[in-house]
Amino acid sequence: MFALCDCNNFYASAERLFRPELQGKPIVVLSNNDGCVIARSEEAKACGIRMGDPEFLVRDLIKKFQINVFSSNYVLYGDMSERVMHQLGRWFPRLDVYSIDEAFGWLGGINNLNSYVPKIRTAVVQNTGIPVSIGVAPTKTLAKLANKLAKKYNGVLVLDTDEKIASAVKDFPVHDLWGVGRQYYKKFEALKIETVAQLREMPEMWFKQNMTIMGQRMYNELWGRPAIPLDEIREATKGITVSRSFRNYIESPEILSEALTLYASRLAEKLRAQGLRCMYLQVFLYTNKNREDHPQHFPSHTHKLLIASNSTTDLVSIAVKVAQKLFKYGIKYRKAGVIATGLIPESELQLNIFSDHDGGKKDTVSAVLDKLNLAYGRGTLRMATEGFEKKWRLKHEYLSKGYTTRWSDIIKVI
DNA sequence: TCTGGGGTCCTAGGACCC
DNA sequence: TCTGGGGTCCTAGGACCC
Repeated sequence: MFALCDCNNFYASAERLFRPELQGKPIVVLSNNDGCVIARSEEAKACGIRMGDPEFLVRDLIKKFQINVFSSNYVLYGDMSERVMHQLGRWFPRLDVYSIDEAFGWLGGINNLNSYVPKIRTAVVQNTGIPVSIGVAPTKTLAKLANKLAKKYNGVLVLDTDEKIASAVKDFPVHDLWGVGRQYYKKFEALKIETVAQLREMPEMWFKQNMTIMGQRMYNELWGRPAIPLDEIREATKGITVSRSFRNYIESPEILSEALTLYASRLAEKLRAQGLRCMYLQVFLYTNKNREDHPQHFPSHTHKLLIASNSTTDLVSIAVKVAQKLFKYGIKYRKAGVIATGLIPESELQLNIFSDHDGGKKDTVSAVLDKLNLAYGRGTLRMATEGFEKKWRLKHEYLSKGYTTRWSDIIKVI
C-alpha cells in the first residue's frame, strides 16, 4: 500500500506558524514578483480567492476581507519541508519525497493501517506545527485521490478494499485526478466522462490511443495495479533552470545582459552546490503572452560547451553572448532564463584536446567566490556586468523573515 | 500598469553514423 | 520501377506535476 502525505495549504501554513496571531485569519502567499496567488489558507479560499489569481485582480477582495498577504519565502518553506519529511521518514520504511510539500510512503508489512496512519498525522502536526493529510491506497494514483478526499474528512483516508475504492471514485471529478490536465479533460468532456468511475470503465486501448503510454499506466493504477513505482532515490536531475520575470519590461541589450549575468551566476552556484558541471547551456527569452497587442518573441538557443563547466565566468560569458544574439530591438521582454543540461559529476571531467583547459584556475576562482559569498552573504562578490541599479529585479514587498534560517530573525520569547 | 518558477516524461523528426 | 537497417544525438513541442 502507498500513502500520500501532503501538507495542507503548505506555504500559508508555514507563514502562519510564525505569526500565531493570524490563526483563523485569511492568508495568501504570492508567487515571485508578487504576481499571482499560489497558496491560500482555508479562510482565504472562503473569501473567494482562487489558485493562480493575479494579485492585481483580487486586490479589492484582499482589502475587503483584510487578507494577510505574503511574498513567497522559499528559504522558510524549504526548511519547514525538511522538518516534515524528516518526521515522515520515521514512520515509513521507504519514503519518496515528491515535492516540497508531498511525499509517498511505502506501507508494506504494516498491519492495522486504520490505527497506524492517524498516528502519523498526529505526530507530524505535533512535531512540526504543519498540518498534513494522508491518503492510503494500493497505487500512487489512488493514494493521491484518497488524499484529496481525506482533506474533506479528518485528514486520513485508507482505501484498503475494492468496495472502498469503488465508492471513492464514484463521484470523484476527473479533472481532479492526478495526471489529468486541461487537454485531457477536454477529451473526457467531449465523451461526457465526468467521474473517475466512468473513466476507468473505458477500454484499456482507449487510454493508450488517446493518452499515450501515460494513459495506459493511469488505467492500471485506477484498477489497483501499481504502474508507477516508488522513486526513493531520485535519479540525478536532467537539467537545472534559473529563470525569472522582470519587474519591468526589458527593451535594451545592456539591461538584458545584467539579468542574464545574475541568472547564469546563480546557475553556476547551483551546479557547484550539487557537484555538477554542464555540457549544454540553453538561453531563452519570453515576451508577455497575456498581451495580445505586443509583438511576441520566444527565442531560445542551446550552446554546446567544449569542456563541461560550472564556472561563473564561463557560464556568464556564454549566456550574455547568446542572449545578445537572440535579442531584437522593439520587443518588450518580460522573462529570461538559463538551463544547464548534459550534467556530469564534477569528478568526471573529460578534457578536449582542442580546447585550452586552464588547469583548474577557474575552479579556484569559483571556490573563492563561493567562500566569500557564503561568509558575507550572497552577491558580496559578483560579476560587474550584473550592474548596480537592477531595476529589473523581482518585486517582493511582503516578504516574511527567515525565522528558522537567520540568527537575527529568530523569534524571541519575552 | 500589474499574470511564477522549476521540474518530469513522451513523441516525432532531422542529422548523422556505421 | 525498384535504393537497408539500426543506432545516437539533438531539437522542439506537448502534456503533465507541484
